[in-house]
Amino acid sequence: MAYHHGNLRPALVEAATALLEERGPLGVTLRGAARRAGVSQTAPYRHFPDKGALLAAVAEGGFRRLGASMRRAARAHPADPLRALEAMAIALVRFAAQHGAHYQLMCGPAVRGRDHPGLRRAAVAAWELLTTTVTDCQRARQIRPGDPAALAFVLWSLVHGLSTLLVDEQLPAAVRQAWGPTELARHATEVLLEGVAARAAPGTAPAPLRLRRRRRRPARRR
Amino acid sequence: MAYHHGNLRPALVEAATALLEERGPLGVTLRGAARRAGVSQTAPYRHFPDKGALLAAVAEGGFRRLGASMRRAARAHPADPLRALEAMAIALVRFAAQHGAHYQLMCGPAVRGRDHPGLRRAAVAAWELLTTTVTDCQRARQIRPGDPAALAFVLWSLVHGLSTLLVDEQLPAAVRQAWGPTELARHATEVLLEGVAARAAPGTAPAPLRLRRRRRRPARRR
DNA sequence: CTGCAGAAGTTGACTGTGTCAACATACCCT
DNA sequence: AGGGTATGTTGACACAGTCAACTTCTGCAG
Repeated sequence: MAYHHGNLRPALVEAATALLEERGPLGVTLRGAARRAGVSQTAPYRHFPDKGALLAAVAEGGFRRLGASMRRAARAHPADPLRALEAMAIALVRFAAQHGAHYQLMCGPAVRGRDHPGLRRAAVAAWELLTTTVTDCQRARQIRPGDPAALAFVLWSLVHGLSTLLVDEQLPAAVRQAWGPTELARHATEVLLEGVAARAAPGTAPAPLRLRRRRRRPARRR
Repeated sequence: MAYHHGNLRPALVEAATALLEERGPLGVTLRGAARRAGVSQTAPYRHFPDKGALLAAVAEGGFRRLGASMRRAARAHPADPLRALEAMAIALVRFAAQHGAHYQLMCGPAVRGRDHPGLRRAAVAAWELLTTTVTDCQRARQIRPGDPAALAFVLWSLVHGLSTLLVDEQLPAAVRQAWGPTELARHATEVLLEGVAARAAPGTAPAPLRLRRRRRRPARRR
């Protein structure tokens, strides 16, 4: 073992990420990450000014992975921006459901994005993915005209809210057990698309509001 | 000063709440609350099994206040369930914006509702407020028919997501500075109501998507 | 009125955490 | 070859949550 680790910074981020996934947001500790990287308690301070900076790096990695997921989902529908938008929304909710602790860290109070430009950039990039796709939909006349930011932030709020409710297990048990993240996300975007108001002309009303039951019930993790 | 405080439990909840509002969710500490209540470090253990239980009590108080706000808002529109629903949504977002730290605690990972029946009840009560009002709207033919829970959870996701984005300062600066919580909430519910899809018949399309600028810019708190 | 059992509060200690100051070592460039 | 600097280490401090053992008060049975 060399005195110098040689690659400590990424190793610490990786260790902290592992800790995050194993023990949740409160289980991430500077000393723990250092131990896991086989290095002494204060070694991290050569690479991060404080614990928050390490957490920010972890969160930034999460945003990058999230952005990649969303981009991949959108690429599956190159000719149909609306489908692409839906796919991105679903990808986000699935990401949150799958990496709950990571999502909590990314959005929680532990990291103030303001103080970490890299994190800020990664988060903004994800946001802009949504906004530009909304603009594409407007150009394709699939979404009504208007300030795209004013529309995108509603969609963003919706999927983000759904994600946090899922992660924090705050949805009613009946809802949570009946449908999986994918169904919930698809349903939510469809509702947002068609609106919730009762229509005067019943002929133009959307299909009756109904969710398909999920096929499998995934194991709950502690 | 009596040896016995006489009223410690509520005093501790109050002290922790004050700490929460002054120093944020990470600034709440068992010892700090005890100090503030003029009592020794371990006195809280006579009333709460651990720190989480104290936090849960604080969060429960938050849910109760939130519920009261929403009920008050709804009462202003006894004859119009849809307006009542909108008022409740606005009340929730305003509550979150005004008591950011409290909202974070209520929804964050620090308290697992599962372990605290009282907290669980208070949260469910707020949720049911929304659901029943959705049902009222359906009865009044203001909202399209369908499983009310499947509609309510979308609305819930939307306002909750908007609230957390506001609290965590994750909305784009342009959005955040141009509009206040009330305008954002009103806008979001209107968009959800009318939907986002481009309508085939332009005559029935809703008013052009536009937000009114806010009148005053409230001071930002650290 | 008198005790006394138990509720309510205190002291002291243990472990674990974030962080700092002072010191040690290895790498790199001249 | 040698010094400067980036990188790690040791030791220490304050503060956090929590436990065990002790003290004080309160209410109630006799």
